[in-house]
Amino acid sequence: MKYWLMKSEPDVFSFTDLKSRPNKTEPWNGVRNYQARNFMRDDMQVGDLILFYHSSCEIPGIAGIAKVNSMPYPDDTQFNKKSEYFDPKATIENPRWFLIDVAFEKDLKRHISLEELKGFKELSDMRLMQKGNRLSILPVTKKEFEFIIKLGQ
DNA sequence: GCCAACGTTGGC
DNA sequence: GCCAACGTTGGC
Repeated sequence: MKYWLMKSEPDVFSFTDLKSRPNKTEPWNGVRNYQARNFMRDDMQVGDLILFYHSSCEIPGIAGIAKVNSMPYPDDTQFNKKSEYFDPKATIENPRWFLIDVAFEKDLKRHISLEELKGFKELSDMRLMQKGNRLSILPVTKKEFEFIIKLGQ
């Protein structure tokens, strides 16, 4: 069992949007960064837990808990010429981009802001805290994950 | 809207 | 294979 943090802009797709999906699950398409892809393709396992993070919004922070809900498979949008995520170099035989499905796991009692997280020395090594970090998918340690869960209970 | 960080692209 | 130019991310 591994732990992750996945960023999403709430104006585009929020934790509430995930929870509102018919099966409370969503293909995490549109990732076009190799490191983030590799995490999904190579390291994630069904059942891994995810801190669902809201970025580029008024109060960036952890919005809820999700989970990895599928094995990795090719991101359909790379083959779709009409998609903003279309990749002319990807083929069905040799897909370049992979994703997993993300599903709602549980609510936290409150949103935990980035500002608050920054105040805990227990979390000072989190990659999220490091300046210039732009990766949309980050590994989280068990300790960090459990510490944050406690804050939200 | 600004700007630092940093990944990607493409000419050489 | 180097590296300048460019584009994107994301907090502020």
